[in-house]
Amino acid sequence: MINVLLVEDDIDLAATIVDYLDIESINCDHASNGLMGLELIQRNHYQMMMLDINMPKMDGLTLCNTVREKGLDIPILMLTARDSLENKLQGFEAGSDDYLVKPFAMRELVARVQVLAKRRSGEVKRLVLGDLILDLNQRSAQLQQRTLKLSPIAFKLLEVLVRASPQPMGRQHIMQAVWGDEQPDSNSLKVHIHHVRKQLDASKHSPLLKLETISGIGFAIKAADQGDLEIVGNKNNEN
Amino acid sequence: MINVLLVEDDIDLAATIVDYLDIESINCDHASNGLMGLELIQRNHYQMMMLDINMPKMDGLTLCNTVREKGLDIPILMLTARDSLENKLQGFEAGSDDYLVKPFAMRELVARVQVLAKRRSGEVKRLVLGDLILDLNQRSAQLQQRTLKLSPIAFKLLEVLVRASPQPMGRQHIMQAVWGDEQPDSNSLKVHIHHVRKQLDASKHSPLLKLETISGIGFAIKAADQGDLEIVGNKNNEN
DNA sequence: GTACGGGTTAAGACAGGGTTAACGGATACG
DNA sequence: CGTATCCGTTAACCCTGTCTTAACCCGTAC
Repeated sequence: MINVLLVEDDIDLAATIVDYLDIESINCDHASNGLMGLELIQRNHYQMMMLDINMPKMDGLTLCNTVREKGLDIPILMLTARDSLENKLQGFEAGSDDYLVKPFAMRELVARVQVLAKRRSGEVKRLVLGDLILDLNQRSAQLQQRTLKLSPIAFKLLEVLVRASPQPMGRQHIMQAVWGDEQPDSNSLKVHIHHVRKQLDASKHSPLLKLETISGIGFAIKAADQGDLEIVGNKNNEN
Repeated sequence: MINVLLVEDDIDLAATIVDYLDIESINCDHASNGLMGLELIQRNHYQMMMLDINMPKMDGLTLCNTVREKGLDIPILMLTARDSLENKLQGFEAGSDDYLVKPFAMRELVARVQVLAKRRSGEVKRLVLGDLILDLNQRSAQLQQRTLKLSPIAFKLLEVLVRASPQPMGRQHIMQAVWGDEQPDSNSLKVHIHHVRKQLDASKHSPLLKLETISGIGFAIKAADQGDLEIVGNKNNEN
């Protein structure tokens, strides 16, 4: 189930969008101003978010900037009547991923929402991280030619973490992504993390993959060589 | 350096685009038909690709489909004069990530290219000061390729100081920024400053970074030669 | 000398993560 | 119909990392 957030002060338009997305099996939460949106995005896990620009309390551009400042790189679609080039560039400058001008066709909105949402958590059949291969169709995970033995929840958990890699995910976000709305009220997550770690450590010869704990935040899975690549890239790069 | 591919049969338009991207430090290879594009994409590595739809040999939609079938999930931007809704939906259906209608402003093209290229390649929000890199997304701090071991508070403290650099920050301001309203009533700040200093000094080979004490005022972190804070990230670097 | 600002260090409290085992529900199979 | 197995949740327990606190050090200014 795709889960997205709409931040829009026009209640009628918002209702229309929510309804339309619902038909397409996309669950859409709604906030009517920027502050409320910021609140929701930090508490829940969304695949992407849509932002109106003109809004009371906090406008869309500011919210977009704030979200990026906080280091969240959730895909963002700007949704506004301002169609000048400067406005668009401003939107991209603030860190948005797409820009749709009102009035727009609902079907185009749906298409763009799906694209943005699925890029990170979509229909890609194989996820590769270091020497770990996740085959989503077969629900199989292979680490250095060894097939890991993972329960359904453990597999989902690993999938979620690999998708976010190398970024850490907050506990709440992980819970939401794995269990949805009916979450266990205990330390179940800890146990499953433990199971996943045990499986990853089974092929001990792989210091390549680390499921790290970010204290006070959550967890992150990283391929060891990624960090090095980034630094190397940094030298030649960063124009 | 960003590396992208353009598949377009209109030679003049292609040349214009290549030139324009070059100015923005984006290297752009060019193929004049679908088959050639397929060839190139399989031999080289690109951060994203732009596809014209109307082309001889193999049209853009077919190429897009083919690429997806091969399991390549490189971001694709459709580039075409067909602006009807049906055409757009067809484009998204084929697996593209964005759709830009001709004629378009070059600056908008550049913005969208950068967005598509950077999202995949893990370009994220970073604070850079001298040879220190703070990755807010990963919550990691690297100094000369060594990853610093920082507790949550120590990380926040360092972040606050780096953001203020090279300006000094008063004790009260720091406390407010790190702890908010519930501040410890002891010399806790001193201790955390000490921890941060210890981590910075660990790679002693860096005389580049100094966490200075401004007596009676507070603290300031500075890069030895260049006091300037460089921000790299979602925002397009416009140097 | 002493008062003060800052630096260093260690101890203790505590939260949070890690580990393990047991229970109950579901499913498959005999 | 009963048994075995798997899986997820829960809770109890242990252990590590983190933060605060306080004591002590040093230099300098008065």
